[in-house]
Amino acid sequence: MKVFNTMSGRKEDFVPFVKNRVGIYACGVTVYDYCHIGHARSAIVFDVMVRYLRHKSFDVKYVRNFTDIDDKIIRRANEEGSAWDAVASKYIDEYYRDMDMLGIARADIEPKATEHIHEMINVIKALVEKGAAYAAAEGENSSVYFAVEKFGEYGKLSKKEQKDLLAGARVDVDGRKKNPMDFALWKASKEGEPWWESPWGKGRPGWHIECTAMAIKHLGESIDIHGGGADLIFPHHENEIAQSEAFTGKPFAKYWMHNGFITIDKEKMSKSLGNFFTIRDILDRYDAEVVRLFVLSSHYRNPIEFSHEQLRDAESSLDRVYSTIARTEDFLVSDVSSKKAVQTAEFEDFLVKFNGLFEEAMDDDFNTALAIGHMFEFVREINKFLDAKPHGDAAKALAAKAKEVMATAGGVLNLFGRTPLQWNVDLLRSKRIELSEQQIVQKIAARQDARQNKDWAMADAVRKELEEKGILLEDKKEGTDWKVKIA
RNA sequence: GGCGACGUACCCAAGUGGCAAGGGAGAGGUCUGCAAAACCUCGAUUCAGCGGUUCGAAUCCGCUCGUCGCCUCCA
Repeated sequence: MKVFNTMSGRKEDFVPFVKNRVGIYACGVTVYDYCHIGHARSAIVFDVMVRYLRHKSFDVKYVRNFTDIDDKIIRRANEEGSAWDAVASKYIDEYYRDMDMLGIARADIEPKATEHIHEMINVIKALVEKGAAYAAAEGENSSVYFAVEKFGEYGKLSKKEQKDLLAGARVDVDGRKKNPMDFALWKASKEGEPWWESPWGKGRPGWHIECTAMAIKHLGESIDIHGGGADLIFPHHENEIAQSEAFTGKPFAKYWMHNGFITIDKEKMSKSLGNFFTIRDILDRYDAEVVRLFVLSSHYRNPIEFSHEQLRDAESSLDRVYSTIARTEDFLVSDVSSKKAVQTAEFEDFLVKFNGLFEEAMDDDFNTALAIGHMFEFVREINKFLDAKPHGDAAKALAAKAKEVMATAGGVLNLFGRTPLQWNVDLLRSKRIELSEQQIVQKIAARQDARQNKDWAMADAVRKELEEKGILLEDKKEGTDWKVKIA
């Protein structure tokens, strides 16, 4: 396997510290608001990495944190007139609601910053003792800052020189810092803010220190993969490296992996620009699996331009897959015992080849876009095979095998896992179709009577009526199926 | 200003040295009571532009143009 390492700027062979075991830490979210589609991308991408590593029989321990104490949470609480921890708790619940819908599995450990204050204080204390950090009095309490110039490799992840950072000088001018680049490990508590007791008086942790403390606690001093959105490279991950490596003297992470942004009109989606769509906004109009397919159809490091057109394309693609699964299922329950078998060699060959193609794509830095491309080739091969009207038990066994292979690959991406009927029933909701499954089935039955009497005008009228409401009918030998019209 | 990424068909998107995957949209055909779905066929002599390296380049190097990101909280 190869993975792209932000540290080296290249794809590298993936060799974990301990054979067959992978520790992975992905930075989660600060829980002060609803998540947007960009957060969804990051969560989906790391979810798929973990699923694939497990598929490859790695013993994976996946940690994804919640930042549940921070300036933005406090500000939000003040705006809402609620307690800071109530805000955090509320948005953790909302996070789970969104991510569950998107089919993102829970991490093995989901630590919260506020549950690791003690660990953070220990790291900060050690850093002060080593001279890598210093306390600065702020009223009766003190803040603690990391002294960046004490860490010679500062900037190695983001490829920034300390002098260039200083030249930029967009950093806060803060008299208490010895160097403008220094960052807070511990913040002295201000009036009305939440606080914890510490060797420096009442205060609360800085942002970066939580990941150092929690990653080390749950995954050890050197972790295999550390990831998050590309916007975390600087300063967050750079600061984590400085703290962690100054603390342990060991490399903090072997592979740094960062996902690209979702853009709107080519600009990064962000709260400050106001150009974001929340996950729930999107899920109100599109099936969650459509969003997953949309995200995974591009390589995780590339930017994705968000648009409704793209989501609709993804919806059409997904519908194609479910249509094929439906055909396969029809075939499996049909009576094909008689007649001679058709030529199946070509399809068998593809079936044998497919897993290799899929894994080759995923082994190459989790190339889900290519892997999905192979899955669509697979779909076409299945359709071709079924179009040839195969007969016999061997053909059925092959179709069953195909379904299984497809389901296994789909499981890695957590795609294509529903029944075709469920896909269509769920579309009734996301497309706001004013018909229930039951009503549709009744209409089909009425039309079937008309068809039996060769009353084509009546049959066509029913079909037209349903189509106007967004339902397409497909007449087959065994009966008539319905599906939701995509467009 | 510093650092970095990207520019592939109508849209999206793989491909990083050996005849340009895949999806969506479109055109024609087969099948069908008519449809739908599916399948078949068609669609970039070409990969932003210009030079260079090479037997061979979308792929490597250089320059130009364009777009974006990070340098401040950010997935």
